[in-house]
Amino acid sequence: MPRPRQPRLTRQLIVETATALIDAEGLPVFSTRRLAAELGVRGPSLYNHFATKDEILDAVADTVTGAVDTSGFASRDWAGALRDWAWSYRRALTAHPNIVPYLAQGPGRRPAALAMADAVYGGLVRAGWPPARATHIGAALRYFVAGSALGSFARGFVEDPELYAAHYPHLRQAHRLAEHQQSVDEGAFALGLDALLHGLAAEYARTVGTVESARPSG
Amino acid sequence: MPRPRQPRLTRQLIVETATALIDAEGLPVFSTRRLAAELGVRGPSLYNHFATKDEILDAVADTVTGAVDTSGFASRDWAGALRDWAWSYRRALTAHPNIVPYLAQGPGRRPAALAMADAVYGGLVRAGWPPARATHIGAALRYFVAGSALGSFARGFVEDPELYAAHYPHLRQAHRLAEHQQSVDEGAFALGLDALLHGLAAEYARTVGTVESARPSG
DNA sequence: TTCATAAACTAGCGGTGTAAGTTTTCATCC
DNA sequence: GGATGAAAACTTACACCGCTAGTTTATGAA
Repeated sequence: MPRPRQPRLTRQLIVETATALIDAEGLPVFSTRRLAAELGVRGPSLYNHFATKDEILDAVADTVTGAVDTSGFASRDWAGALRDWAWSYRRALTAHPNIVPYLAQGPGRRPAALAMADAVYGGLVRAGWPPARATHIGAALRYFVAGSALGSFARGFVEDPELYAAHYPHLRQAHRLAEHQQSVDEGAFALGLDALLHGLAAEYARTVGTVESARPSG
Repeated sequence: MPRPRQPRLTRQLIVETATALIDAEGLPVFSTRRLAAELGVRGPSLYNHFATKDEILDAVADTVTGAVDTSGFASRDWAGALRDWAWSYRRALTAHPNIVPYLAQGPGRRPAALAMADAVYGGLVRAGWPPARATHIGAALRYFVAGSALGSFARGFVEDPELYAAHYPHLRQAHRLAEHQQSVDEGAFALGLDALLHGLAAEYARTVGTVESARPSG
């Protein structure tokens, strides 16, 4: 089959189909041939539009990251902006949990991920945090969000009561975690995020805030 | 080549070699044939000792998790125990960063991971935290530690100054992060952990602690 | 001594990413 | 309007992957 009158593939169509496929079936079984079949095409045809499989995954990952809202850093106080960002970040990742193991390794060269890091870091520095501190805060929150989206705590436990009853006295109810997965994971995230922000506010008051209030006019 | 006089493979030897191989070359290129070659054997021979590749990875992951120290929960106050545990957990994972993406998906059926979850949850409940809260706290800290070990914040940025200069005004120094990787990641972890524990202590004082101090004798 | 088991082997299946080269269509320029 | 070159599909093929099946032989127990 030669070149068709109307191109059957575009980068956007490939990325959308890949996202849907990964969402539905998971990363381990995602292959170029499988993706191509979904698009009504043979595997190698994808290489007219992407150089490698990883380039496709990068595009998927960046689309997911692109849904994260960092606008709070332009309008809110730093703590409120961090909170909004963290929740938005979490929502974006948990909407596509199967790509998270790939995405969580770092921003690499993905524009949306870099733009997000830029907005967060810039917002914190503007709020008065010392640059090194701003880096640490951005990293710490990324750790927390990525970790929460990656290893859904609740899903990580097997649904097998006998496994726990014998050897793990405190985990007798662990097999039930899966039932309440969403509320467990969200509750843990809410608790952890609140605690983190609480601690950061204390740190801000101790270091940055005192300077401001000691020299209110400049 | 038939059965040798002295078995050339044992589960332990396989796990040790696999760990070394993954540490040295990473998960993506880790294969059963490559591991077998390292052991002076053909690929399928491994299946006399493990049922699947994943079973080998589980054994590697559980060995790594086995190095985590949870003894603080038997001797220290809950906050100190959490801190010791988190640092020990982080040390164990960063010693073998390449296995973290596999390990971070959850404890599954791995004994060391389950024993760790059991110790943490039990310790928190014993300290007075309500069971649901104990679950959330354990999960939140696991998110944070796993996230920090998985996507080393610093390593996640490419060493290419030109990439940042053009489009990301606040990231002009980002290509330098790799130089200071360890101190950046450790600083971010220390800051985040302190903030988390600070926030949890406040929560404890607000909910659990007040009950205790309101009824000191009962 | 017999014999099941253990632990290695070889052969092979269906799948993987991707390189190479082919064919046909489309868009553009003389 | 015909020639030309790029684009976008194709087929073929390579080296590797996890794993199954069946084979061979040394071991250890009956």
